[in-house]
Amino acid sequence: MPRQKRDAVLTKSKILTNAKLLFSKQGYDATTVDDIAKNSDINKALIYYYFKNKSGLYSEVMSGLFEALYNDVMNARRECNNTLEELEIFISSYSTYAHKHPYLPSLLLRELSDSGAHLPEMMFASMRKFYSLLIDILKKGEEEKLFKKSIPMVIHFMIVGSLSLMVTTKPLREKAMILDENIDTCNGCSSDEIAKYIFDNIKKSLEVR
Amino acid sequence: MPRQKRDAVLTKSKILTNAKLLFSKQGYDATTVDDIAKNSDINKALIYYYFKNKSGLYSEVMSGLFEALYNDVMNARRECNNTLEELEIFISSYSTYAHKHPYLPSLLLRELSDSGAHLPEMMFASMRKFYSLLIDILKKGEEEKLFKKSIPMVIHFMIVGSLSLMVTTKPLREKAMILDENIDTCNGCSSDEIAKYIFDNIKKSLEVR
Amino acid sequence: MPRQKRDAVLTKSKILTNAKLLFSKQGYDATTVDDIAKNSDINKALIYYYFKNKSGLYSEVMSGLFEALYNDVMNARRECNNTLEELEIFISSYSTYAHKHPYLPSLLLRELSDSGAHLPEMMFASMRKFYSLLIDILKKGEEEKLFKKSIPMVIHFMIVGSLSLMVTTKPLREKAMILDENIDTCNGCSSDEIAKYIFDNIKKSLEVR
Amino acid sequence: MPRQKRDAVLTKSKILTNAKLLFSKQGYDATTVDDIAKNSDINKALIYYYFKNKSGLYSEVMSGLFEALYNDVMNARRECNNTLEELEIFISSYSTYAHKHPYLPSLLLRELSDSGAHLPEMMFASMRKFYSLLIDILKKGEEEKLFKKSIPMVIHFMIVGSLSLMVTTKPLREKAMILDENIDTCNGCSSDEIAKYIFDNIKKSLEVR
DNA sequence: CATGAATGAGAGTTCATTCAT
DNA sequence: AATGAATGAACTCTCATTCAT
Repeated sequence: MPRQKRDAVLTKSKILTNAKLLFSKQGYDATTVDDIAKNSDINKALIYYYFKNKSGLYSEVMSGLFEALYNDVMNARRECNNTLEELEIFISSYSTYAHKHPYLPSLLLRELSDSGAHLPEMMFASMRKFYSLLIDILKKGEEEKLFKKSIPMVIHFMIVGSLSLMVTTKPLREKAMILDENIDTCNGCSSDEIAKYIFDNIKKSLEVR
Repeated sequence: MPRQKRDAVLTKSKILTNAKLLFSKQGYDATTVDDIAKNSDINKALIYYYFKNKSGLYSEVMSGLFEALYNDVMNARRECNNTLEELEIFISSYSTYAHKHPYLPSLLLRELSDSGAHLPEMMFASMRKFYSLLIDILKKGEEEKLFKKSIPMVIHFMIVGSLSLMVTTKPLREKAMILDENIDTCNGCSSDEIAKYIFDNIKKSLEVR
Repeated sequence: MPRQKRDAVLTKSKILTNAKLLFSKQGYDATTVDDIAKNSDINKALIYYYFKNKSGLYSEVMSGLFEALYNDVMNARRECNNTLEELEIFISSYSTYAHKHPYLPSLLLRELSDSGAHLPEMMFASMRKFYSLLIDILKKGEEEKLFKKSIPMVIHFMIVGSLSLMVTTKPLREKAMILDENIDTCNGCSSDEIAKYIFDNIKKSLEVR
Repeated sequence: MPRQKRDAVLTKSKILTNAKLLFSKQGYDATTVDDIAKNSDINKALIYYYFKNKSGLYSEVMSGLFEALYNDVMNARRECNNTLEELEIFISSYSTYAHKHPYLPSLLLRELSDSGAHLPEMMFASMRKFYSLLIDILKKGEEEKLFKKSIPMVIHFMIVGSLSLMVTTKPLREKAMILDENIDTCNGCSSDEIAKYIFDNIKKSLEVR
């Protein structure tokens, strides 16, 4: 497998990787196409050769992330025996994914915080698809008299919001703790702990007692 | 002489008001100093006369927002009779404030999504102060054997995250509903309903049964 | 009259002058905003401060030229005693103007040769206004049984086309003569001669004999 | 082997055809090499394989056009019985050619409007050759006491200018008519009508009465 | 206190052209 | 003969910021 000088696949993935990194670190506007090109060690025009434009590149980055997340959740779900477990898996898969690819929560929060200003249709669809998963689980639980009637959108945001914030604020929370020892920012918490704790809370909220 | 002074105050506040509005509606990057000047009906250079620069103006806007929020919560808290009520008030005050000033949640999520890269110290302090309020309530509840031991940071993000997302995603949720009727995005929910629902959920999570 | 450093009127006219020059010499596309800025000895951004954009600048340049031409013709026309004279004046005014401001014929031909691709509405109106003048003259001549029925558009192009081409091709015609002495390119013809000759020809075409 | 050769010829002509089309429709600057490649259904680099560069391609296109025009006129001329007819044929051939290949007048005016800045020698020669035809006719007519002494260059431009402008401004004239019904732009005139009318006018200008 | 004029740096994008295969 | 990948230079336009009055 001779790694050629001109390897389209490699080049394109280099661009995507660096774009993902920079977009999530600095946001859409603050990231320049020049930045991405320089980091990828390629000519700027190549980006326009492979992608329609900056927003097209962004779109592909985001869709890629959501697609992978969706697949992760779906795969994990296959091994579930009951609805409660499905809920747990939903939460823990997102947590695992978000910790492994911290770009996602960052980009997600950013995008949601300005009402999807840069949100291309494709990505919008991915997000809806992911949310549908939770709706399914909640509905199933209701039908099984396991969960009481809930507001899925809020549940979704309680889960995704808290997990995402825990990931993106990690450095900030460390800093806060240094400044004031009395403030507990759950600094040492592991991703599993957090996911478990959130699941427990959500379970209590939903359970028919 | 006193006239000029009064004008100055007025001008400065006009700038701050419009900056707040535009920053929240469009985000930091997408808002230009020209925009703010035009909306404030003043000359662009004046902004540099009153504020160090764009990011200085942004800081002042943010600090003002957090200060007001903090005051709102503190005022409401005074009329509480017990800890549970305090928790309810904490949640509902934030909700009310966030719905009334939708810039705050938007700015908050944005800042938190990149670990507060642009977060000025002043603002950082305001946020910590606000979080301390919740820590107090939770601790008090624990001591009263009302609440079980919790992870305050996560509780905080479950509350603030979900409320903030509900506010910032409003247009997005409407759009999603139009595209796919089967997806319930809690489109018609009132701010009070949402706050109440979140409080109920958090209560169930914390309660010692 | 102290010539100030920051004289808006002067700056704007400097820009317009240089734009006129460059647009006519190189055409719209080949002329860069940088060129104009450099030639005008000002910062590029100033052009966008005074004009909406490149095409807006172009528009103002063209309108200015046509407006001046129109005024010239109208003024000269006032001293006419009869329709034939009016026709003569129409031709000679255009000739004079075109020789004095060689940008006009050049820009005109260029614009007409690509069906007004860059032709903004305003300029389009100016051209129509100018053409209306000829229509008037021809109609009047017809009513006076002086001219026979004609096709004004063609007459217009015979006049304006030939005059414009004589102006814009001057260097080319010189070159052609040097290369081949046997080819007469009317090299030494004065602008008055040319105008007179064209008038004579058109007159013969129109006259009722 | 012969197959390849045939392909090469075909490919080259495909490029030339599409280049001609696009250059005339959009002008030199607005036409990209990419455009030409895409329309010709070949790889962009091939254009550089067959032609020196964009401007070289342009030259070849132009020369081809003039050569064909020249041949058309020469062929038509063969069937003429007298000088007046020759003049008529000169005009009508150009008209026919220009209407059939509307790129020619467009390119011609463009080139002449900036004194042939990009005009390659080859094309320059073609133009001179074409003009020589008219000179011949006029001289012959003079010798036959049919025409009076004229200024051939101006006659040439009256003919070629008006015809070319009638062709290139067709869309523009339609638009003008829609905007203002009172302005007659000879919208419905056929190419033959126009040629005939111009011939009549020129005849009157030249005739010895 | 307030303004219009001016600037420099840089952003996104396009395009003619060349390289490697 | 033909192609996809790659490049560099340039172009239009924007914007935070400062100057002169």
